[in-house]
Amino acid sequence: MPSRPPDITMDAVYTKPGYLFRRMQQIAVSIFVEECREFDLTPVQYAALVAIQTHPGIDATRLSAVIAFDRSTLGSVIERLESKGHIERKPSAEDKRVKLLYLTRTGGALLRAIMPAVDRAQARMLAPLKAADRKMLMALLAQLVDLNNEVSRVPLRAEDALEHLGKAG
Amino acid sequence: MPSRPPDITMDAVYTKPGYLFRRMQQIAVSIFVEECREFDLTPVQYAALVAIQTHPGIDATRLSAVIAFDRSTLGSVIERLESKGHIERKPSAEDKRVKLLYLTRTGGALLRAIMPAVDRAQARMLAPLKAADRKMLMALLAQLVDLNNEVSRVPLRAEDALEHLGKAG
DNA sequence: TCTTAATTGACAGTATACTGCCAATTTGAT
DNA sequence: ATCAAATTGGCAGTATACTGTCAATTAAGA
Repeated sequence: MPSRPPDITMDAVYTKPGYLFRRMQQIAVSIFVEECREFDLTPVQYAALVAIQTHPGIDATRLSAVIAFDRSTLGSVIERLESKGHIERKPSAEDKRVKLLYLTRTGGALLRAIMPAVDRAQARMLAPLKAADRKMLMALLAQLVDLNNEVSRVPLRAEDALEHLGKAG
Repeated sequence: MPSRPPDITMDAVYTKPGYLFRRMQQIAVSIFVEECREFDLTPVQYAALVAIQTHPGIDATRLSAVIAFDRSTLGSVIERLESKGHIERKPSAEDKRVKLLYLTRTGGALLRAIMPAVDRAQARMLAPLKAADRKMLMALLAQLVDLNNEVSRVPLRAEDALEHLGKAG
């Protein structure tokens, strides 16, 4: 036996879920940015804008729960959205710590305008698959993300996180 | 009609592939880091180490093609792996521009030692699904990533990228 | 050969993500 | 009422990712 094959091959990477998830995320972001180039909005900024429109007057901590972001990361995202004029930060009357987030008129207009591009991007990500496979993949992925929700640093808390806002419940 | 419902709900985010891919990536990295904490190695660093072991003497540009990384990102990854003593960078004799990458003994030992933890992490990511669903999800995802390969900035080039190294072909 | 192309590695700048820390503030327990 | 605990936003530091640029070097063409 002259030549010993390496203990590990690249299949130790390529076929594993971790690698495929990372790769797919790279591709998804790439497609999103490409389709939405004219609006100068990243996927994360888009999600934040939608959440702020859906929950006007939300604060940063609750926003992070609603879109499952890290709070530290969110700070800079909010700052960028504010400096672009898409959102406003107003101090709360009841709690001097919090700053409430609101969409501006231009932010709302941007959100309406960008929708078709976002839809195109989302469609392109799955385009190579057959319709039945697309459906199956999304169903399995939604299930897996939900069942693993508690794992990441910021689990998704969706609407229940908003009951202190006096808007729900 | 007193109260007009918002034009957009959070389903414009939650149910979309882009969001699910990002969320799943977050979760996968979180699990990997948790399982491999004692080895102080990130998913990206792990992939790079495996690729360097599989292709000793590879250069940074080809490495980026083999693991589908951005070359700019890879620079700092390599630097970190080198400063931890896991890899070595040696100047090439033929081409004064390139620096060839080799695993060190401690790098090889680390790779062998970390394997069980990596396997545990990969298993945990899919653990909430039934066996048949795991298989289905991986098959669909592998297919989708492959069919979208050309989209991202650094398409995966796998082994064909190495034919100039005088090792293959 | 000489000029142009392309390649390689490095760097600057921006944008997620995460860990961990901090001060100001609010809440809860006593 | 007061002190401890929790919350909020912010910051420093690290690690991917990407865009774009650059100098050194090599390869290719006229």
